[in-house]
Amino acid sequence: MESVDENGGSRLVVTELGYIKELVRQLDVNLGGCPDHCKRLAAQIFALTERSIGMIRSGHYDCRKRSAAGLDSPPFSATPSPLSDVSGMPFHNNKKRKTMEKRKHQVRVSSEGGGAETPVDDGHSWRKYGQKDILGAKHPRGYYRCTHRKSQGCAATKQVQRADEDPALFDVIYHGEHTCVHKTAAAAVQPAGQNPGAESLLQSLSSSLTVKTEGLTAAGAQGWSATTPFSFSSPAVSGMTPPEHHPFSTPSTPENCFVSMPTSLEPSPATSGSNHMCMTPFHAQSELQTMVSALVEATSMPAAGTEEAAFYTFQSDWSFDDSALDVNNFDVSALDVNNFDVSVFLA
DNA sequence: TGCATTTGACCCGA
DNA sequence: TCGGGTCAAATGCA
Repeated sequence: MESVDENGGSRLVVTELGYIKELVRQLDVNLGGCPDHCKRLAAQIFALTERSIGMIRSGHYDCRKRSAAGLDSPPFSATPSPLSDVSGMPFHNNKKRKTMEKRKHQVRVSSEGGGAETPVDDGHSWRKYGQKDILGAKHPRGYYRCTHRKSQGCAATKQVQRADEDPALFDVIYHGEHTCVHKTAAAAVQPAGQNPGAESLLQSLSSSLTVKTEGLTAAGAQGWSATTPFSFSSPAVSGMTPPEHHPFSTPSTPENCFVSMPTSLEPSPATSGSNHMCMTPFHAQSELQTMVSALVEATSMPAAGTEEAAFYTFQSDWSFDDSALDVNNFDVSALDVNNFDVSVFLA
């Protein structure tokens, strides 16, 4: 039985971020090219970002918690990249189980009102194809496959099971990757010229900001959890009115989040300065999503005086140190509107 | 009528 | 042999 510790969880999140990085890189390469391909890449970035957020918010770094929930199976396989198995993964129509060949990805999400029968929408369209009572589990497990399985051959499936200890939570195990065109996410990429807030959002990224943990020793950081506070500091943002989803705005649960925010956010006494706020890893991750959203929106912006879209460029340079996986520093630096770097430093 | 859900049966791996 | 994953017919719904 393989166990996944907190470091393993961090590694998995880092892996997810690496996926996003690769997709962003592909999107960068394809800017100005096929719009449909760009939209598809953007959709995949959305999906992976949402998933990463779910991973962090789910608290599944804690293998003890997972064990208590009866989730002893490893949340992910060691498959290196979803990009490598997005295509060419035949879905076996017979009843022969091929679970070991599929990429597994487990997250914990909450239901929308706490009492819903299904977790909140994850942005994909699913069709239920089975339900089974699981030995030792209070609630049955639902089996879903992508609605576009027939039309587009999408092999993505997921299993949804209500958590025993908290019926408001769902454990969702994803198998495979979506190869379908993601309508919901694609719709989020707004038509050119219809997103006036994107520019100011990008401008907001032109000011550097730093997100890092406080008071966490190397040993202490090993026990970081979903509620471990992050300090958030930034230089003064002058001459700019933050949009609703401005990264520097007061933390709140973004409306576009697909999982609820169980953690209350209160100012840290040590970081109560005007440009400081207490921040959880959830929000650090949320900032990344905000930037990715800005990227997607920017790629749909028309260049001045032309019909061309996507003249903004995005350059990412995420550095990961696999030898030390404690997340002590989470540094995000936005250099300028047209070209900004995102770096994640793992102490 | 088409699509989604339900549910019992089938199949396979451990 | 048992538990879990999938199939497919039956059923429900818009």
